[in-house]
Amino acid sequence: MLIKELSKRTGVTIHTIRYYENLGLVQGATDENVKTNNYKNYDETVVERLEIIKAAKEVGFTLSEIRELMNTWFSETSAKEEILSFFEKKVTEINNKIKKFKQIKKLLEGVMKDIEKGEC
Amino acid sequence: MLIKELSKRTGVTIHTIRYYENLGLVQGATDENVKTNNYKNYDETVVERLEIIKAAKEVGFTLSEIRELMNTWFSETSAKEEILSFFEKKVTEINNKIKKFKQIKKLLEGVMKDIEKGEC
DNA sequence: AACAAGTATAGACTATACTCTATACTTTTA
DNA sequence: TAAAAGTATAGAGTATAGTCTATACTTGTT
Repeated sequence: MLIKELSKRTGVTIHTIRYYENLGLVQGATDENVKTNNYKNYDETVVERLEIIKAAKEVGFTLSEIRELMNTWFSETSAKEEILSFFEKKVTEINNKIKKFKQIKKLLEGVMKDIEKGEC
Repeated sequence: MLIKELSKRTGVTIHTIRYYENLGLVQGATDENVKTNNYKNYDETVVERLEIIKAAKEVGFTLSEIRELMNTWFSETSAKEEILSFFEKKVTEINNKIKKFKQIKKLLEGVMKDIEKGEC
Protein backbone atom coordinates (compact mmCIF):
# COMPACT_ATOMS: atom_id res chain seq x y z
CA MET A 1 0.00 0.00 0.00
CA LEU A 2 1.04 3.61 -0.47
CA ILE A 3 1.53 6.09 2.35
CA LYS A 4 -1.99 7.49 2.29
CA GLU A 5 -3.57 4.11 2.88
CA LEU A 6 -1.01 3.27 5.55
CA SER A 7 -1.91 6.53 7.26
CA LYS A 8 -5.63 5.75 7.10
CA ARG A 9 -5.18 2.23 8.38
CA THR A 10 -3.00 3.17 11.35
CA GLY A 11 -4.24 6.63 12.20
CA VAL A 12 -0.68 7.92 12.03
CA THR A 13 -0.35 11.05 9.87
CA ILE A 14 1.66 10.94 6.65
CA HIS A 15 4.09 13.48 8.09
CA THR A 16 4.68 11.41 11.18
CA ILE A 17 5.13 8.21 9.18
CA ARG A 18 7.81 9.95 7.13
CA TYR A 19 9.39 11.26 10.32
CA TYR A 20 9.49 7.70 11.68
CA GLU A 21 10.90 6.46 8.41
CA ASN A 22 13.73 9.00 8.65
CA LEU A 23 14.47 7.71 12.13
CA GLY A 24 14.58 4.16 10.82
CA LEU A 25 11.55 2.99 12.78
CA VAL A 26 9.66 1.82 9.69
CA GLN A 27 10.61 1.29 6.09
CA GLY A 28 8.83 1.25 2.77
CA ALA A 29 10.22 -0.20 -0.44
CA THR A 30 10.20 1.29 -3.92
CA ASP A 31 9.00 -1.11 -6.60
CA GLU A 32 11.94 -1.90 -8.85
CA ASN A 33 9.66 -2.60 -11.79
CA VAL A 34 8.32 0.93 -11.73
CA LYS A 35 10.93 3.30 -13.10
CA THR A 36 8.78 6.41 -13.44
CA ASN A 37 8.56 7.20 -9.73
CA ASN A 38 10.02 6.31 -6.38
CA TYR A 39 6.77 5.91 -4.48
CA LYS A 40 7.22 3.70 -1.48
CA ASN A 41 5.15 0.63 -0.81
CA TYR A 42 4.37 -0.42 2.73
CA ASP A 43 3.38 -3.94 3.73
CA GLU A 44 1.62 -5.46 6.73
CA THR A 45 4.77 -5.55 8.84
CA VAL A 46 4.85 -1.75 8.70
CA VAL A 47 1.27 -1.65 9.98
CA GLU A 48 2.36 -3.96 12.80
CA ARG A 49 5.34 -1.80 13.60
CA LEU A 50 3.23 1.35 13.74
CA GLU A 51 0.82 -0.36 16.13
CA ILE A 52 3.74 -1.36 18.35
CA ILE A 53 5.06 2.21 18.25
CA LYS A 54 1.66 3.60 19.22
CA ALA A 55 1.27 1.19 22.13
CA ALA A 56 4.82 1.66 23.39
CA LYS A 57 4.53 5.43 23.19
CA GLU A 58 1.36 5.39 25.22
CA VAL A 59 3.14 3.70 28.09
CA GLY A 60 5.98 6.16 28.02
CA PHE A 61 8.73 4.68 25.88
CA THR A 62 10.74 7.20 23.88
CA LEU A 63 11.22 6.73 20.15
CA SER A 64 14.83 5.67 20.61
CA GLU A 65 13.82 3.08 23.21
CA ILE A 66 11.18 1.86 20.80
CA ARG A 67 13.72 1.61 18.01
CA GLU A 68 16.01 -0.39 20.28
CA LEU A 69 13.14 -2.62 21.35
CA MET A 70 12.00 -3.25 17.78
CA ASN A 71 15.48 -3.82 16.45
CA THR A 72 15.82 -6.56 19.02
CA TRP A 73 12.33 -7.84 18.44
CA PHE A 74 12.65 -8.18 14.68
CA SER A 75 16.29 -9.09 14.66
CA GLU A 76 17.40 -12.36 13.17
CA THR A 77 20.98 -12.07 14.27
CA SER A 78 20.65 -11.18 17.96
CA ALA A 79 21.55 -13.97 20.29
CA LYS A 80 18.72 -15.53 22.28
CA GLU A 81 20.33 -14.54 25.58
CA GLU A 82 20.73 -10.96 24.48
CA ILE A 83 17.11 -10.63 23.43
CA LEU A 84 15.93 -12.21 26.66
CA SER A 85 17.97 -9.94 28.88
CA PHE A 86 16.82 -6.91 26.93
CA PHE A 87 13.20 -7.94 27.39
CA GLU A 88 13.74 -8.68 31.05
CA LYS A 89 15.15 -5.20 31.52
CA LYS A 90 12.07 -3.70 29.88
CA VAL A 91 9.73 -5.80 32.05
CA THR A 92 11.56 -4.57 35.15
CA GLU A 93 11.17 -1.00 33.96
CA ILE A 94 7.47 -1.58 33.41
CA ASN A 95 7.08 -3.09 36.88
CA ASN A 96 8.72 -0.02 38.39
CA LYS A 97 6.41 2.28 36.50
CA ILE A 98 3.36 0.28 37.60
CA LYS A 99 4.57 0.49 41.20
CA LYS A 100 4.97 4.25 40.96
CA PHE A 101 1.56 4.67 39.40
CA LYS A 102 0.03 2.70 42.25
CA GLN A 103 1.78 4.88 44.81
CA ILE A 104 0.49 8.06 43.24
CA LYS A 105 -2.96 6.53 42.97
CA LYS A 106 -2.97 5.61 46.66
CA LEU A 107 -1.86 9.12 47.51
CA LEU A 108 -4.65 10.66 45.46
CA GLU A 109 -7.24 8.32 46.91
CA GLY A 110 -6.04 9.11 50.43
CA VAL A 111 -6.48 12.81 49.81
CA MET A 112 -9.89 12.17 48.29
CA LYS A 113 -11.04 10.36 51.43
CA ASP A 114 -9.85 13.25 53.56
CA ILE A 115 -11.75 15.69 51.40
CA GLU A 116 -14.92 13.59 51.65
CA LYS A 117 -14.63 13.49 55.43
CA GLY A 118 -14.16 17.25 55.42
CA GLU A 119 -10.76 16.97 57.06
CA CYS A 120 -9.22 19.38 54.65
CA MET B 1 16.27 28.39 52.95
CA LEU B 2 17.97 29.82 49.88
CA ILE B 3 17.96 28.20 46.46
CA LYS B 4 21.18 26.26 46.90
CA GLU B 5 19.93 24.43 49.98
CA LEU B 6 16.57 23.80 48.32
CA SER B 7 18.43 22.29 45.40
CA LYS B 8 20.52 20.07 47.67
CA ARG B 9 17.52 18.91 49.68
CA THR B 10 15.38 18.04 46.67
CA GLY B 11 17.97 17.02 44.10
CA VAL B 12 16.44 19.46 41.62
CA THR B 13 19.04 21.74 40.02
CA ILE B 14 18.99 25.47 40.67
CA HIS B 15 18.31 26.12 36.99
CA THR B 16 15.34 23.80 36.99
CA ILE B 17 13.93 25.27 40.20
CA ARG B 18 14.07 28.73 38.61
CA TYR B 19 12.45 27.33 35.49
CA TYR B 20 9.63 25.91 37.62
CA GLU B 21 9.34 29.19 39.46
CA ASN B 22 8.88 31.03 36.17
CA LEU B 23 6.13 28.59 35.28
CA GLY B 24 4.44 29.24 38.61
CA LEU B 25 4.92 25.73 39.95
CA VAL B 26 6.78 26.87 43.07
CA GLN B 27 7.38 30.22 44.68
CA GLY B 28 9.97 31.72 46.96
CA ALA B 29 9.51 34.94 48.94
CA THR B 30 11.93 37.82 49.33
CA ASP B 31 12.43 38.90 52.93
CA GLU B 32 10.97 42.38 53.31
CA ASN B 33 13.33 43.22 56.15
CA VAL B 34 16.33 42.75 53.92
CA LYS B 35 16.65 45.69 51.57
CA THR B 36 20.12 45.00 50.17
CA ASN B 37 19.15 42.06 47.99
CA ASN B 38 16.19 40.24 46.58
CA TYR B 39 17.30 36.71 47.43
CA LYS B 40 14.36 34.38 47.62
CA ASN B 41 13.57 32.22 50.61
CA TYR B 42 11.92 28.85 50.18
CA ASP B 43 10.02 27.05 52.92
CA GLU B 44 8.99 23.43 53.52
CA THR B 45 5.93 23.69 51.29
CA VAL B 46 8.26 24.30 48.35
CA VAL B 47 10.17 21.13 49.22
CA GLU B 48 6.84 19.30 49.32
CA ARG B 49 5.83 20.73 45.97
CA LEU B 50 9.09 19.73 44.35
CA GLU B 51 8.65 16.18 45.65
CA ILE B 52 5.16 16.09 44.19
CA ILE B 53 6.48 17.38 40.86
CA LYS B 54 9.19 14.73 40.77
CA ALA B 55 6.77 11.93 41.54
CA ALA B 56 4.14 13.14 39.09
CA LYS B 57 6.70 13.57 36.33
CA GLU B 58 7.96 10.06 36.82
CA VAL B 59 4.52 8.68 36.12
CA GLY B 60 4.13 10.73 32.99
CA PHE B 61 2.31 13.91 33.93
CA THR B 62 3.34 16.99 32.00
CA LEU B 63 4.29 20.18 33.84
CA SER B 64 1.04 21.87 32.90
CA GLU B 65 -0.96 18.91 34.21
CA ILE B 66 1.09 19.06 37.39
CA ARG B 67 0.41 22.77 37.73
CA GLU B 68 -3.30 22.12 37.31
CA LEU B 69 -3.18 19.28 39.83
CA MET B 70 -1.28 21.31 42.40
CA ASN B 71 -3.42 24.41 41.96
CA THR B 72 -6.39 22.24 42.83
CA TRP B 73 -4.55 20.45 45.60
CA PHE B 74 -3.39 23.58 47.38
CA SER B 75 -6.39 25.69 46.58
CA GLU B 76 -8.50 27.12 49.36
CA THR B 77 -11.23 28.39 47.12
CA SER B 78 -12.03 25.35 44.96
CA ALA B 79 -15.28 23.68 45.80
CA LYS B 80 -15.08 20.22 47.35
CA GLU B 81 -16.95 18.67 44.45
CA GLU B 82 -14.65 20.23 41.91
CA ILE B 83 -11.53 18.94 43.64
CA LEU B 84 -13.00 15.48 43.99
CA SER B 85 -13.98 15.20 40.35
CA PHE B 86 -10.56 16.43 39.28
CA PHE B 87 -8.88 13.80 41.41
CA GLU B 88 -11.23 11.10 40.19
CA LYS B 89 -10.33 12.00 36.62
CA LYS B 90 -6.63 11.64 37.45
CA VAL B 91 -7.19 8.28 39.17
CA THR B 92 -9.02 7.04 36.08
CA GLU B 93 -6.12 8.17 33.91
CA ILE B 94 -3.68 6.35 36.17
CA ASN B 95 -5.78 3.19 36.05
CA ASN B 96 -5.72 3.31 32.26
CA LYS B 97 -1.98 3.72 32.25
CA ILE B 98 -1.54 0.79 34.64
CA LYS B 99 -3.78 -1.32 32.41
CA LYS B 100 -1.72 -0.46 29.34
CA PHE B 101 1.53 -1.20 31.12
CA LYS B 102 0.20 -4.60 32.13
CA GLN B 103 -0.80 -5.35 28.54
CA ILE B 104 2.64 -4.48 27.22
CA LYS B 105 4.22 -6.50 30.01
CA LYS B 106 2.11 -9.55 29.17
CA LEU B 107 3.05 -9.15 25.53
CA LEU B 108 6.76 -9.01 26.35
CA GLU B 109 6.54 -11.98 28.69
CA GLY B 110 4.71 -13.99 26.05
CA VAL B 111 7.44 -13.28 23.55
CA MET B 112 10.05 -14.18 26.15
CA LYS B 113 8.43 -17.57 26.71
CA ASP B 114 8.42 -18.23 22.98
CA ILE B 115 12.08 -17.35 22.78
CA GLU B 116 12.91 -19.66 25.66
CA LYS B 117 11.07 -22.51 24.01
CA GLY B 118 12.94 -21.77 20.80
CA GLU B 119 9.74 -21.12 18.91
CA CYS B 120 11.10 -17.95 17.42
C1' DA C 1 -4.40 18.15 -22.72
C1' DA C 2 -5.46 20.27 -18.34
C1' DC C 3 -6.28 20.04 -13.69
C1' DA C 4 -6.70 17.78 -9.26
C1' DA C 5 -4.81 14.65 -6.20
C1' DG C 6 -0.95 12.01 -4.49
C1' DT C 7 4.02 11.47 -3.47
C1' DA C 8 9.04 12.67 -2.14
C1' DT C 9 12.50 15.61 -0.17
C1' DA C 10 14.32 19.24 2.36
C1' DG C 11 14.01 22.43 5.54
C1' DA C 12 11.49 25.67 8.65
C1' DC C 13 8.60 25.95 12.65
C1' DT C 14 6.35 24.52 17.21
C1' DA C 15 5.89 22.81 21.99
C1' DT C 16 7.79 20.81 26.08
C1' DA C 17 11.25 20.56 29.39
C1' DC C 18 15.08 21.66 30.41
C1' DT C 19 20.26 23.42 30.44
C1' DC C 20 23.69 26.77 29.90
C1' DT C 21 25.79 31.40 29.42
C1' DA C 22 26.36 36.19 30.30
C1' DT C 23 25.84 39.93 33.20
C1' DA C 24 25.41 42.20 37.38
C1' DC C 25 24.88 42.43 42.06
C1' DT C 26 25.55 40.58 47.10
C1' DT C 27 27.52 37.95 50.72
C1' DT C 28 31.05 35.25 52.80
C1' DT C 29 35.70 34.11 53.71
C1' DA C 30 40.70 34.33 53.82
C1' DT D 1 39.66 44.56 51.41
C1' DA D 2 40.11 41.50 47.73
C1' DA D 3 38.81 37.11 45.95
C1' DA D 4 35.57 33.42 45.95
C1' DA D 5 31.06 31.89 46.24
C1' DG D 6 26.18 32.69 45.90
C1' DT D 7 22.06 34.90 43.78
C1' DA D 8 18.84 37.05 40.11
C1' DT D 9 17.46 37.94 35.43
C1' DA D 10 17.36 37.50 30.67
C1' DG D 11 18.12 35.16 26.89
C1' DA D 12 20.45 31.57 24.01
C1' DG D 13 20.98 26.69 23.14
C1' DT D 14 19.60 21.56 23.29
C1' DA D 15 16.83 17.30 22.79
C1' DT D 16 12.59 15.05 21.66
C1' DA D 17 8.70 14.52 18.88
C1' DG D 18 6.38 16.09 15.92
C1' DT D 19 3.95 19.51 12.33
C1' DC D 20 3.92 22.40 8.41
C1' DT D 21 5.48 24.57 4.05
C1' DA D 22 7.63 24.84 -0.36
C1' DT D 23 9.06 22.69 -4.34
C1' DA D 24 8.98 19.38 -7.76
C1' DC D 25 7.52 15.41 -9.83
C1' DT D 26 3.83 11.63 -10.96
C1' DT D 27 -0.64 9.71 -11.45
C1' DG D 28 -5.56 9.79 -12.15
C1' DT D 29 -9.70 12.07 -13.96
C1' DT D 30 -12.45 14.74 -17.13
